[in-house]
Amino acid sequence: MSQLASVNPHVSTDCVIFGFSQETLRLLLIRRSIPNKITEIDDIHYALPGDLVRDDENLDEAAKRVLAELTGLKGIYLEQFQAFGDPMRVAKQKDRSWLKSVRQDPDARVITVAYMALIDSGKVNLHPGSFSKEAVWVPIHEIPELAFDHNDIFENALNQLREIVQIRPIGFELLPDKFTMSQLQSLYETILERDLDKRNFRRKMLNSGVLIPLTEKQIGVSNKPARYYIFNRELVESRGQSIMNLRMDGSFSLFS
Amino acid sequence: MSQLASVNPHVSTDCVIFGFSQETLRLLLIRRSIPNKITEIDDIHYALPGDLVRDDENLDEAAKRVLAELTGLKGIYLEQFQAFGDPMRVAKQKDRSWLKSVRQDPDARVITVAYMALIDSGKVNLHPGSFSKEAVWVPIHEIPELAFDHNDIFENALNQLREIVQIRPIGFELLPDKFTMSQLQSLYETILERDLDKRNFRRKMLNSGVLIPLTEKQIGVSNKPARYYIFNRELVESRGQSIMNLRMDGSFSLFS
DNA sequence: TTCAATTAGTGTCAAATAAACACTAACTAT
DNA sequence: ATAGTTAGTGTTTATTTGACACTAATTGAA
Repeated sequence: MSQLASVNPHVSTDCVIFGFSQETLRLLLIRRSIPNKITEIDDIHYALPGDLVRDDENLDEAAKRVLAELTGLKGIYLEQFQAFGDPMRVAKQKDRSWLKSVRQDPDARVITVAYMALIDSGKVNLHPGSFSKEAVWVPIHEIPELAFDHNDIFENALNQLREIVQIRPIGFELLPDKFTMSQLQSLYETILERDLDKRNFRRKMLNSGVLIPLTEKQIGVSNKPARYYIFNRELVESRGQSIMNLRMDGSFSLFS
Repeated sequence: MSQLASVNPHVSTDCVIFGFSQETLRLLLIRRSIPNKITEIDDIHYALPGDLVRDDENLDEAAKRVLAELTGLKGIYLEQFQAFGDPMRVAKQKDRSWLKSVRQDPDARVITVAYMALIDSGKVNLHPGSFSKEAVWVPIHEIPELAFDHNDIFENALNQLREIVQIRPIGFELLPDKFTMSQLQSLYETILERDLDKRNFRRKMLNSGVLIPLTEKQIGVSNKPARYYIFNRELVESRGQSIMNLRMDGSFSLFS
């Protein structure tokens, strides 16, 4: 029973993995060097991490596997957000030659199920370069041309992220376990690309109940040390994936 | 070039088609009679409408095709909402025997991309029974056991619908072009399964700007005739798929 | 040891929105 | 004429939002 026999050549998952460091939202991309016989200079090729789905795993498991292989981490925030299946999505010449080098069935039409992952980039230890293939964090405003329709997938993920951070309490997933209110605000400002009022932000976050304040404070900073908070995961999970929202009590209502 | 050669045996779309009639939210299901050699009574088999994706169409097109073949309608509201790919999703015995009778490759693992459609059920003219296969509107609280993982898909769609009607102005898609405020309210009450305050509902809808009042009123009703409204599609589309929301001016904001 | 620099942390007021609530208007059928 | 039915309308109160500026705590440099 070969490994290759157990994958579905028509379905893949790709992961749009967001991280946050140095006040910048970043994407974890795969960078490949591909020998080019004509120029004799390697082509550099960026892509979203992804893989074909195996016959014995479901879509979520496939995405988790991709994520775990790349980062060594489990249990990180992962959400399916869209399937992409344009017939021409694997038709670019550059992509085709790469496919021929790695796929048993390089001409197969491949539908991909895209996932969004949010990750504390400080937790990631990038296995540096299993030769010709390495993972790099790239600021979202410096994303190069990617393989296949991955630029399109990324744009969709980013839009989705901007909507859902306003609806569900997921910003935390991008921060360390302990974080300060200012870090959280800075994260939101980065994602939404606009300034937020400090006092209103704090009030809203605290009243929403999703933050648990610690007594611990920053040490060694050359200014007033900030209090640390942790994310109230139980509360949020007990609400289901209910809408974190606009109402101070965490409820949501369009109508009375 | 055969028809069969041009489908992807590993990817399908299924459509969760919602309609609204007689104050009830309904689903459009396929009902098949399958001869049972043992009992000699046909097995009845319900399923979401769906089909394999063809090699020359993208996922949206496949879903539109399924919808058009079933209802004769084009341009109806359709939204991809989730891909389902559990390895065991096509493994039930009952489903397998059906697959064997219609699929070239009945053992293929099939991932399905599920779509949600919202439709004015009054516009649908169900092509009555191309023998052994017919479409029926079933109230959402009377959904029988469905094929494959279709019950699961339906539940997901219903939850999704309940969330998005509160965020985006899509209720209209389930009503005739012209509708009264009471019809609209009744629709929302049905979807959300709770009563809404009439005056607050009207105020909110009118202030949101998504309704255009007509001078035309009901005729022939034995009570005060209600004014008709139409949906301001241009306004909503010009806002992008922006969040219809909580704010009277149609804007949305979690933070100041 | 003082002070300059830096970031943390706090409260109030006005404007907007939400929620609760009951009666009159217009039509048909009897 | 009237009974029955659904449409349509405003006000008041409570809650939430948004705008806004100063003091507190720490480090590092003078």
